Amino acid sequence: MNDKVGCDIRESLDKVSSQMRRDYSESLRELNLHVGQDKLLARLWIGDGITQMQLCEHLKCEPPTVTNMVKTLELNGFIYRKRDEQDARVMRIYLTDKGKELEKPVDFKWKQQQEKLLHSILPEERLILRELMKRMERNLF
Amino acid sequence: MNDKVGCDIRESLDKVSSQMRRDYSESLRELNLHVGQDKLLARLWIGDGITQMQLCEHLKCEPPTVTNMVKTLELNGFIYRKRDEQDARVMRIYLTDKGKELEKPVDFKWKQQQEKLLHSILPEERLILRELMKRMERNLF
DNA sequence: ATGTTATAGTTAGCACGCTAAATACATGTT
DNA sequence: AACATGTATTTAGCGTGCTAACTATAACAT
Repeated sequence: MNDKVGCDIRESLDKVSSQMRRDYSESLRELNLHVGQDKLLARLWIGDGITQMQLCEHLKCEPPTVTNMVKTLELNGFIYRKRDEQDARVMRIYLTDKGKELEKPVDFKWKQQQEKLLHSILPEERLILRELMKRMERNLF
Repeated sequence: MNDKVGCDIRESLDKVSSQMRRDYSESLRELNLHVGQDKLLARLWIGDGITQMQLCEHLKCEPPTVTNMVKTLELNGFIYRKRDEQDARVMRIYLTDKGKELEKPVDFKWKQQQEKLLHSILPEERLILRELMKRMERNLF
């Protein structure tokens, strides 16, 4: 019986998360962004000039993924790359003005998503939910 | 402040779900399956001979996605396709023996995942969590 | 100085999942 | 019978994300 409960949660998690992704993807299309690119930019909005390895670590993805994302984002004029002067192996990633401009609109879309997700969840419940999510997160990493 | 809480949950959801996906993907590799293919097969284990449109609806994805997945699964010998005799437009999808054999191993992997996800969540908490997840799910569809 | 090992990033190739546009067949209308 | 509309699937092309294998540079050891 507990097993059944577990099963439902795993499945729910998948459904909710993939539906959120679909929704968000559609929402970002107006900004000419693909889902995932916003997270890379979000890291740069905190501070740019970081290396691709740092992006990998932050995005929890593999180097080839970052290579490709960075290539596309550069092609679309959101970022540019510069070789590090000390270490010729590393590439440092910087925001263009076009990339900087997206911060507010993306933040708005993200907040819209939050609201949609938690629409039917009361404040007290949100606290519990956050606790449980955080615990699951810690469990996995 | 509520806003901050919402933000955390949305972000946690993403992290947990993508880490689960990564884990599961690795786990399925031993069975020569990619993540996503298991869900298509799972629908066929309930009953095969269904159409691609029915698969679309069940998997909540678009027709081209199903076309490609079905193509790969057929190439790898897990399923086969047969044109419907009444309606020459529709393709009906059937399991091969190789496809049928995967039911138990995949079920096992899935249960492993559940356990990993809910490891630190107590039974009472699981009930609450399920309730909240279900409510979010209903919210989105 | 030379050879080994480690690190940063790229390339090739694959699967998922999408949109836009095409094809093929079915059904309804005139 | 001919035409329009609708439905099921496919093709082309793109982005995310992966693994395996490669290149280029750096750092360390003999």
